[in-house]
Order: sequence, then structure tokens, then C-alpha cells
Amino acid sequence: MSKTITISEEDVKKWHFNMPDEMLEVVSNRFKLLSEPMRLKILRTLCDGEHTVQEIVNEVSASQANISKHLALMHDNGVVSRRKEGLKCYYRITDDSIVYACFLISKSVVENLQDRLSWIQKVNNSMTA
Amino acid sequence: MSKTITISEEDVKKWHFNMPDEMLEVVSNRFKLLSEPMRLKILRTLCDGEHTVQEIVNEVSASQANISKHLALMHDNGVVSRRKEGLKCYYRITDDSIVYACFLISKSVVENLQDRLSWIQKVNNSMTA
DNA sequence: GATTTATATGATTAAATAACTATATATTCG
DNA sequence: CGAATATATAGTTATTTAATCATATAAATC
Repeated sequence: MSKTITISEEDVKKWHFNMPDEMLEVVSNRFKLLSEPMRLKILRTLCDGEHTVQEIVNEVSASQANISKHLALMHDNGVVSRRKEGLKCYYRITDDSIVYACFLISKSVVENLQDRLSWIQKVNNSMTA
Repeated sequence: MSKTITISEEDVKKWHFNMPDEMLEVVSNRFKLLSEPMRLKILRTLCDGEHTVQEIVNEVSASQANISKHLALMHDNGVVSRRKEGLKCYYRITDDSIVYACFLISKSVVENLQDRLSWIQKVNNSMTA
């Protein structure tokens, strides 16, 4: 039995009616947090559970300082949580809904690309016909 | 009967395993597109159907040039679609999954804020007790 | 065809920020 | 205590980009 998340059209209606400008600012910040490939790589790594900074550094091949800054930023914004054990520091994704959102956006992007592809193919067919 | 979208844990697992670096770049671009308050305001306006540029300008109170640029950017990326009728140009949201993602992210942000609030309240209670 | 209206586009400026280098902190072990 | 290891943090630089102003296109109306 798999955990699922369901969003209804009413939920979305609520979004559009209840969202004041100030809230949109906060939401846009969260989107900005997810708008860096490096941070998405980190999140992809953290998808299967907690990892140390070093493990992440090795996985995504970037400098330790860079990874630390990205982790600090995401931690400040509550996207990842931290647990210290001796010298090591374990990071994990705070809330799965972030990953769900990543999935949704990816899906949307792929659908866009497919739509364009089918147009190109139509044009291509009519040109080679 | 309401339209719903459902995401399972398996979907998310797929995300994390199938997502190559190049795809993460594309996904991060989509997130970047949603990381501007002004563009979220535009999308909030477009939630209830298509609107002309002027209608949007009036709704979000920004300059026409600014709105036009944001709309052009979102159109280039397939987030909004366009329909011209005489002098007027009607924009609409191409794919509802964008709005679903906005809802998910908003939900996540609100949950974060609530968690913090409950901590603050605990501390506050213990200090005033 | 000239004017008005709706939208788009170029150029400029100011602000945000990712990556890098160097350094600091903090914990473990000898 | 001193050395080694793991992580965090300043400071700098280069790049990106949102907003603005001015102008261009393009359709409708007189």
C-alpha cells in the first residue's frame, strides 16, 4: 500500500482565492530555492534518506564550501533538516511535499517538451511528404 | 465530481532515479520561472480563465511593458498560451499542473511556518509560565 | 492615410546571487 | 595540548535579470 498525495480542483481554487500578495512573495522564495540545478542535485541525493555533507559533495561533485552554503540556505528555509553526530553532519529532506512538487514540475516540463516535439514532427512530416 | 491529481510514492521514487543532470537543469528553469512574485500574481489572475494584457496590468498594478515581458517569458517556456483577437491578446495557463505545483509549494511553505510557530509558542509558554 | 489603441521590444541600470578562495570553528584522536 | 578531519563562513567577482523608459509594431476607426 503506497502513500499518495491527492490534490483536487477545489484545492486549487482555494489557492487562487486565498493567496494574498505577501504570501506570493514567500511562495516565490520557495520556488527560487528550487531554481538552482545544484540544489536540485542535492535534493535528488537526499531523496533516499539522510546523507552527510561529504557524501553529498562526492555525489554531486562540487566544492565543499559550495555545498555547505546551499545546505545552509535550504536549512534556513526549512527545506532540509540537520542532525549532528560527532564530526559529521547529516542532512535530510524535511517534508516530502517538496519532492512531490519536483515531480509535478518535472511532469509539466516533460509534457511541454512532448507537445513541442509532436508539432515539430507534424511539420517535418508535411515537409518530407 | 471534481478533477483531481494523485501522486504516489512510487512516482516520486521514479523522479529521483530517472532524473539526469540535464533534466534537472530544465526543471530548475521552470522553478526559476515561478520564482518571481510578479509572475505568480499574473498566474493567480489567470487561474480563473483567459485575460487580456490590459486586464492583467490593471489587476496586478504594474507597467504594461513589465507585464508584457513576463508574459513573453512564460509564453516562450510554454507556461501560458496566447490568442490574438483584433487589438487584444488573450493569455491563459497552458497546463493546470503548474497551478497544482503552486498549491503544493504553498502548502509546504504554510506547514513550515506552522511548525516554527508551534515551537515559538512552546518557548513563549514556558517563559511566561 | 492619419490617429488611436493594445501589445511588444530594445537599451540601461540596479540588485541579487552562485562559485571560488581563504580562513574559521569544532570535534575526535594520539 | 597538537594534529587531523568535517563543516561553516567571510569576502570577492562575474553573471543574471527585474524594472523602467522610450520606441516600435500592428490592428481598428475615423
